[in-house]
Amino acid sequence: MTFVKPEDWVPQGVAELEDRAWEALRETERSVSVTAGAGAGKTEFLAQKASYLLQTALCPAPKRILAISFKRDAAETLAKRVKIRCPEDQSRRFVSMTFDAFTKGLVDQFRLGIPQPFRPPADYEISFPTAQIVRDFLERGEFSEINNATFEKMLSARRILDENQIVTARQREILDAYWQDQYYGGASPYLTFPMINRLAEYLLRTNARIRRALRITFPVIFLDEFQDVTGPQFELVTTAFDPATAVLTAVGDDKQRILGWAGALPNAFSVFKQFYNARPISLLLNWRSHADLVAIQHVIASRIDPDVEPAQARAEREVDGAVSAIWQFENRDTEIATLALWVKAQVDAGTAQPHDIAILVRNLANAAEDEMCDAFREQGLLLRNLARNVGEISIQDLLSENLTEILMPFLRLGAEKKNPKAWSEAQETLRRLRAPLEDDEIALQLIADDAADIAKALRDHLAQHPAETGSAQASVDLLIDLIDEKSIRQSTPSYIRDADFVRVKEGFVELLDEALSDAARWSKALDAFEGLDQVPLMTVHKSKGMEFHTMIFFGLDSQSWWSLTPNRAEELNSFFVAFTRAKQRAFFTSCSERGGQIVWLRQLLGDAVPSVDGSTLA
DNA sequence: AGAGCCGCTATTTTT
DNA sequence: TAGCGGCTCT
Repeated sequence: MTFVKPEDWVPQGVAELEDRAWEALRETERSVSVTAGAGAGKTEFLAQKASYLLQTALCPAPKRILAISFKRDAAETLAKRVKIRCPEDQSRRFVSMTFDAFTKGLVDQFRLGIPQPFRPPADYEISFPTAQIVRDFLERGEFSEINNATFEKMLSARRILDENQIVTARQREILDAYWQDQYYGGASPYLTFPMINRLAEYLLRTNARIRRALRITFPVIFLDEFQDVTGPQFELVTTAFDPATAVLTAVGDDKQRILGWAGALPNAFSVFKQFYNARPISLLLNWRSHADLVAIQHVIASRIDPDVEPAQARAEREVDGAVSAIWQFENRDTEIATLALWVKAQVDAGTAQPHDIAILVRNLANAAEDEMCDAFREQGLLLRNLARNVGEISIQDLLSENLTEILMPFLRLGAEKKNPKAWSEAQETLRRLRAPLEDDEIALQLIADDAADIAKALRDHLAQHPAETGSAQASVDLLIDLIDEKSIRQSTPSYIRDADFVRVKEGFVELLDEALSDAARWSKALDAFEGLDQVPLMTVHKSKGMEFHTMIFFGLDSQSWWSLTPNRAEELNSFFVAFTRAKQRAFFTSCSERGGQIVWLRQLLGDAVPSVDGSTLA
C-alpha cells in the first residue's frame, strides 16, 4: 500500500477547501472545535479529514477513526463519503456510528463486566417506553410525586454504583425499582437507551482496560452535529477519552441547536473547548445558498448571535424573480390550493423538479399531509411525508434500511429491461451476502449467474402479477426467498431478532403496496416507493442536514407557530434551520385564519423578505 | 354568579 | 401566544 505524504495530499471530489477548513483538517495534534453555519459542508469536512488521515497514514493501520453522529442516516452518509474516496482497507478503519450504537456495542461486548443487580440478562430487548408506560410505573411504585420529565432526568444523571455521587434515599429507591422493573417486571427483560448510556458510562468509568483499548484503537474521534449533544452523552465522551491523550474534532453550529427541549446541552461547544483545550475554528463559506439568501440568513444569524461572522456565499443564483417572501392568505383553502398550483407551475416551467421543492412545517406533519394531499393530487402531484409511518417504521427510516438496499436493485431488475446501475448493485449485494471464500474470477462469475437467475425468476413473477395494491406481499416474499432469507438476516445484526426484521419487512410491503395503488407499471411503483417526483413534506426538525432547491415553510403565523417569540431563542434557531435549507429560494405562507403574521419577525426580516398577497400568485 | 388573576401547557425526537 | 382550570374577591 502506498501512502500520500501529508504535504502532497489534496482533497477529492470538491472544488476547494477554504483556508480555515485546511487549518482544521491539518490540526492532528490537538482537539479542534469546528463551528460553521449552514451549508459550510461540515459533514464533507469530516469526510475529507478522515480521508486525509487514512491516505497519509497519519492514522496508520490498525488504528481507526471513530465518528459519532446522532442519526443513523447521518452516520451512514459520512461512512459512504469516506468509502468512495479511500480503498477498502482504509475505509474499513473509519468507524461511523450513532451514539446509541456505540454505547449499545460497549454494553453487549462487556456485559459480564457489569455487576448485579445492574447486569442486563443476555436476552434483553430494547424498549422505547411511551409516556404512559413511564407514568404507569411511577404510579404503580407509588412514586407519583415526581413527573416523567424529572424521572427521566434523574435516570440520565445518575451514575450507577458511584459512591462519590450524592443521591437521596428516595431517588435511589425509585431508580433501583425502575431497573428491577425493566429487567424482571415483565415477560422479557428490557433496556432503554438512557439505561444503556448509564451502563456504558459505568463500564468506561470503572474499567481502565476498556478505556485503554478504546484509546489505542481510536486515536482520532469525530463528533458530528455537536450542538445537540446531551449531558449524559458528553459525560460518556469525557469518560472514554482523556484530554491528555485523545484528539477530537467536533463540528456543528450553535445557531442550529434545536434539541434543547430534548436535553441538548445549552453550551456544548464552550464546554468542549474547555474540557479538551480545543482550538476553535469557524468556517465562513456557504456552498449551499447564493448571496441574496446568505444576506438574509445573516440577519437571522445576527439576531441569534450578535457576534456571528458573515458567511460568504459560494453558490450561484439560478432563478429570476423573488428569492424570499412571506405569502399572505385570507383562508386556509385558498392557501393550500394556491400552494399546489404554484408548485405545479414551477414543475411545468422546468424551474424545479417536485422533489426539489420541500414543504416544511413546525409540527404535525401528518395532519398537514392529510390537509394538503388532495389539493396536490388535483395538480397531479404527490406529497411525500418522510416522517409518516408505514406499519411500525417511518418512511425515512425504511428507505435507509439494509433490507431496502438489498431488495431494491433486484426489484428494479425484475421490473425494467435495462438498468446497469441496479445490475451492479445487485451483484455487489450478493457478493456481500454470499461472502465467497475466494474473491476470484470463478466466484464472481457464480455470483453474477446467481443474480441473473434471481432477476429472471422475479421478472417472470412480476410479469404475471399486475402492478396493483396487494401484489407487494407475494413479490417481496418470493424475492426474499430467492435471495435467501437467512443470509439477508445474518447480514444485519438487528435483523436476527424476528420482531425487528418483520417490522422492516412489513413496512416495506406496506409502502410498496401504497406505491402500487397509483402506478400503472411496476417500474413506476418503484419510482413512487423511492419518492421520485414527489414533493417532500416534513417538520423543520426532520429537515436538519437536508437541502432543497426551493423551501416553502407552511404556517408562519402566530397560531401555528405560537412559540416563535423573541424570548424563545430555540424557536428562532428552528426558523433559521428552515430558512437555511434553501439553495435558491425560501418562501413562507401565513394565513389570517391562523392569526396572521408574526410582527416582530416581520420587522426583523425587513424588506429583504417582503410580504406578498397570496392571491397574486395564482 | 361573574369578573379578574395566576399559573400551567401545548410542539419539536434519537433508536 | 392563547386557552384552560382553579382560585379569590366583589
